[in-house]
Amino acid sequence: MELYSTLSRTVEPLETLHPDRIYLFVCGPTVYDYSHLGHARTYVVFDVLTKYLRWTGKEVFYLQNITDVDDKIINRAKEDGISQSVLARKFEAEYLRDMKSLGIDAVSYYARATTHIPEIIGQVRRLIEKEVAYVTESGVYFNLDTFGHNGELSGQERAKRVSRVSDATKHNPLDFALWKLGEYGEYTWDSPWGRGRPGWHIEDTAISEKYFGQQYDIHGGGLDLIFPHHEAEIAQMESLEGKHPMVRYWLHTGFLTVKGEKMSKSLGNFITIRDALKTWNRDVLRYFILLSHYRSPLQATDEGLANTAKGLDHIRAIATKDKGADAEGRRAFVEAMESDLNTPMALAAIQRLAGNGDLEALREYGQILGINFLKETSAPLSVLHEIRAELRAQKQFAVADLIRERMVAAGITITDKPL
RNA sequence: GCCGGUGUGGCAGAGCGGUUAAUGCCUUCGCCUGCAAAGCGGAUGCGUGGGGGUUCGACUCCCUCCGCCGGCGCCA
Repeated sequence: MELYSTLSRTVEPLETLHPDRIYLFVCGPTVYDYSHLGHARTYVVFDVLTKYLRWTGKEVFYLQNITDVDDKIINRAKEDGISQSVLARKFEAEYLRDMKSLGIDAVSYYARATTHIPEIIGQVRRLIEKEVAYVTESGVYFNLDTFGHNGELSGQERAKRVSRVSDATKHNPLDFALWKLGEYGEYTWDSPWGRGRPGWHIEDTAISEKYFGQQYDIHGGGLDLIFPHHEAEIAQMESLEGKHPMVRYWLHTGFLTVKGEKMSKSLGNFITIRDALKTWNRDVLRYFILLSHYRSPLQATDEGLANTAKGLDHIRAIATKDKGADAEGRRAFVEAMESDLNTPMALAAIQRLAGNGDLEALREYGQILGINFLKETSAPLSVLHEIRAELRAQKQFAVADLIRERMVAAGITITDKPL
């Protein structure tokens, strides 16, 4: 398989550190609110990547962190008048529920920041011992001057950067926090430097080091995490162990856009996953997401989703008779997936497979993509269809058409046979 | 300002240094149908942002300009 890595800005063959075993880390959510379709995109993509790799026989350890200690959580908990842990546990559960409704189930292990405090403190301590971090009265900071590879991932030269986070005690305004001293309520821990809480970036490296070691294969996340978050992770981990690169394949998903703008909490233009699921089912949402390449921006519109739903119906409508294996279609699907997870191309292959009646492939590939391409029938629906058929046979068209009208309005597809 | 990305038909969105530029939706005609829908068959849609360059040949590679989007130290 070939994957595009942000680190090299090129598509490279996937060569893993261990044969047949892949370590994949994806930045998880900060659990202070409901997740939206932009998040859904990223997690669907990595769900599909993992399922595809497993389908090819690889063992994938897919690790995802849950950021449950953070400014946003502290502030939201204060606003809502509840404790940080109650808020975090609630939205962690909501997140997992959303993931489940989207059919995202490839993650091997979810790791909370708050259950890895000893590992985090351990890393901070080691970074201080390595003399790449220093302690001030406000916290512990990473000294970016000590790290030669800085800026490698984002292409940003540090001399040209401007820091927005000001803290007079930092040696350099660009240095970032590893440990923040102070009392932050419930989520405050004792450390060798005093009571406080972790900085943002340190949880990921503490968690990934614990489960994967100092070096691993793939790190994924949204495009917006490249800088500074992923740069900081690299600085922390590589300074600690000297292994370079910490991660060879950095995969970043493009934004879901609304009227050309990034879908985000701050712009208020977001649709939560559960709201979207009120109108569109998970097959449609996944199909919609996979219809574009994961690195391209994707326009979210009602029209687009409606078209997607029709397209999916079309596949189901034509994939009825099993005509055996379509070797060419199967090859096209696999080739597309091998080529930097080109799901739009893979879905074009799915169209062919449906047209050519390779139902087995549709079932198998549908599991990789998490989409059911085959028509489902349920008992209640079959009964209704039977009643309509009988009415039509008796030429009771008025009643038959009324039933049809109502069924279509309810989003149920009906296919009549000639009388 | 700096860095990164992106610009393909009515819409969404792929690909490729060289036959008619995927696929789906949309539009339209026919078949089918009790009528529709679905399906099947056909048709149409001034389409590769502008300008240079490399090349026998560029949508594809290079340069440049323009537009749009994002990041710039706690956004997937």
